[in-house]
Amino acid sequence: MDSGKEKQGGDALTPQRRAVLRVVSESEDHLTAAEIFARAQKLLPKISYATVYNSLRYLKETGLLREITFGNAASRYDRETARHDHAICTACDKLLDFDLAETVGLMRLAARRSRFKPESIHLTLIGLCPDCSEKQAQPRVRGKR
Amino acid sequence: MDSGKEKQGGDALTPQRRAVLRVVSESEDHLTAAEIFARAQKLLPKISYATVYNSLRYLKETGLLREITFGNAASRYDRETARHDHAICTACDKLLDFDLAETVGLMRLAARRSRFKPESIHLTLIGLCPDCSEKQAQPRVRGKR
DNA sequence: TTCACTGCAAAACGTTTGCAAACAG
DNA sequence: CTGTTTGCAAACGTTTTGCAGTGAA
Repeated sequence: MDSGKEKQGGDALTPQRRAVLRVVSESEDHLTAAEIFARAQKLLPKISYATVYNSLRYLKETGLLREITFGNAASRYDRETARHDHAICTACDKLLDFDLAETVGLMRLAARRSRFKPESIHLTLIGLCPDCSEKQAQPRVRGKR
Repeated sequence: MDSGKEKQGGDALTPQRRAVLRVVSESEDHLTAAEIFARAQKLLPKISYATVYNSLRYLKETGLLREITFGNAASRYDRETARHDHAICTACDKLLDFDLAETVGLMRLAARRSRFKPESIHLTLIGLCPDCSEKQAQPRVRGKR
């Protein structure tokens, strides 16, 4: 939104928060807090786990990144903040972002059916990613790989 | 659908497992493990928390009930085992089941787009339930327009 | 000074596991 | 007997919190 100073409480974007944001932004994958902590330590050796969590919360609240949860696994963090869908591989846990225009239409249908006032919609495809799917389709010698 | 006998190891449906299943089946809501434990204790005073979890896992694996996860909150358990969608209220945490025929179509689209081999699809509407929506729609005193 | 943020450790949560005793076949 | 399940407590992984210390306005 406004691009000037974020003077609403304190430092806003501290070095730690910047480091966390950078780690998430520069990763192709969707990292967990533990992974972010490990990488942030390379940038700021003294950063603590708690600060990583606090930073993630801050960045989430200010809309600079997004938290993805699935099942009881650790949360992952996504640099893509626009609405989108996810696919998760049941074999290797790979998480893929994609975007279907139709999902928003489904949100309206879902809202009508449930009578909820819609705010957002989460669509997650569960299945096998191309790599794992291929491996499984051609069972070779006793899972050696 | 699935066959009759569950003869794959031992007792299969023990009194504890039956009690847990009954608690979930008889509830209108989607209970957490803690709530299930509390109610199961009324049926079987000596049942332990661990047994509730073990039973839930067993019942989940045999398809007699279903686990619902959202965010970092505790899992809830659903007696409805057929595929369906969920709506969750951001104000009161109410969880509603519903079923949109269109969701399965979206699964195919999502699979094509992501190139995943689809297994299932999770659709969750986030928003305000009718009750909370109504409360919020009428700003009490303070007629700010 | 004030006030938010950091870092450390400990707590809090939900969930799982190790193990001995109980139980079914 | 063998194998499974139970109950208890302790362990686990993730996330949050309490609090003293730091640093910027």
